[in-house]
Amino acid sequence: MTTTAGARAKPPGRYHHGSLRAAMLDSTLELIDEGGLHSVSLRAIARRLGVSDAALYHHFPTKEALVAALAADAYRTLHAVVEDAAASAGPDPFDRLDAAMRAYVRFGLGNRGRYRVLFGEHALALAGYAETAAAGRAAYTFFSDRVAGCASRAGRDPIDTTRAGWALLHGLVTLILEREIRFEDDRHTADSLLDTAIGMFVGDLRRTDHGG
Amino acid sequence: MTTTAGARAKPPGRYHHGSLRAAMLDSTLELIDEGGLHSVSLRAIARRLGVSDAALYHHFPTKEALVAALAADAYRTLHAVVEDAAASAGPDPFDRLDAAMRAYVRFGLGNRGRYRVLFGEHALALAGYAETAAAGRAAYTFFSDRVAGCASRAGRDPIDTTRAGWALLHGLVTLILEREIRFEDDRHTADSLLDTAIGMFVGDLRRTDHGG
DNA sequence: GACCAATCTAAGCACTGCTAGGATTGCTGT
DNA sequence: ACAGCAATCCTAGCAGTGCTTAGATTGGTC
Repeated sequence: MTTTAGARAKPPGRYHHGSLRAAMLDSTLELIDEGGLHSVSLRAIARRLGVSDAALYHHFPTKEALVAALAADAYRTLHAVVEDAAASAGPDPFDRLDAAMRAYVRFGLGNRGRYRVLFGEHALALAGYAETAAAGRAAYTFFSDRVAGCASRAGRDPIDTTRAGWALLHGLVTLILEREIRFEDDRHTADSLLDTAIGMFVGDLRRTDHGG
Repeated sequence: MTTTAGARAKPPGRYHHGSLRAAMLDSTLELIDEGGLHSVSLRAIARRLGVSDAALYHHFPTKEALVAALAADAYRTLHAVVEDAAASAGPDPFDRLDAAMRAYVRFGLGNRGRYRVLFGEHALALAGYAETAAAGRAAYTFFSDRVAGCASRAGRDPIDTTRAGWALLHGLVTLILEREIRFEDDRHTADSLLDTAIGMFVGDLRRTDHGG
């Protein structure tokens, strides 16, 4: 949460905005939350902040760079959230994996804009930004280690198992966020779906646990 | 595959293109294959086809409508592909589900543009097009029935199990297509990943099969 | 208090989706 | 054969976009 709080329109008298950079990040996130990344325009951000659009280019050289900065921040938050969940889940590695996976999905569902930034169509382009890529690798490595610990004890290939688990989580988040999966009756909720999906995955690993 | 084959630039002498509608669909797909949907511009399509951009609007009222038509086609192809795979997998419902799931992923990996159209950021907007929505529902219903048959025999909730299975497949396809998952050594390939991921899912259902 | 770098603005380029209004063409009925 | 008409296409133009250039304003530093 690098940004300062709040709304950030420049007072009419002032020439300098004061915290344009932070305000840009805030506004971008709000616009992505609402209509996806293609509904973010730098000019719209400039209008909302009471600033000329050229001013924005003194803080980010390009729209892509703006998004990349947002993504680095989002990766760090995701990483922290998942790490905390795993840490407070007790010593059993399967319990920790279960908690980490649920935290991942919870982060995605509660941070639509951030998740879209991380894994939308342009994510490939963001790989070119060193800071963003490093934050992404760190988060992935943490998750990968959680899975690999369980996979090895279950006699499974750690890489493919990690990828399968990630795919499951990513599919859940994106399908729910983009309303491909809608929860319309109270017998089938996000929680019941997570119980089923993550339960199958972790349960399968736990069941074949050889202890080593 | 509604479109006629091939390249479709209008001969310089002619006033009428002849099959502009089909050529538009072809070109759109190619452009999405390369750079995602945001790199598709009607004007670029018009230039490539040797036609004024206004001509395009006599065939599709809007860029979104173009994409929706493409999506309806893609849904039908996906449905057919999955149905064929299930049908030729023998009588066992678990085998049929396994084959259907693999066919789904294979379709996605082999049809990057089509898959992006179906499940990209704008997919929500496509729900407003009756033909597209109907084709999508039909495909989902087929898959859902395949899963539900296995889930009920395994004593699992069919809706949540279907959703979990779909999420797994969708996650696999999108992460691979967008290069979040890259295959760099020959011990870990798309096939080995599918064996692990789909094997866990179907295997878990099969293992708890109560026969009813 | 002078200077300098950071910050902001105004004007403009090339691009986009989309809309009018008018031109060209090929199919239809007589 | 040919007139008429609907389908198809084009030119011109609107408002919006990302981004650049050149110049104005300001706050911090010596």
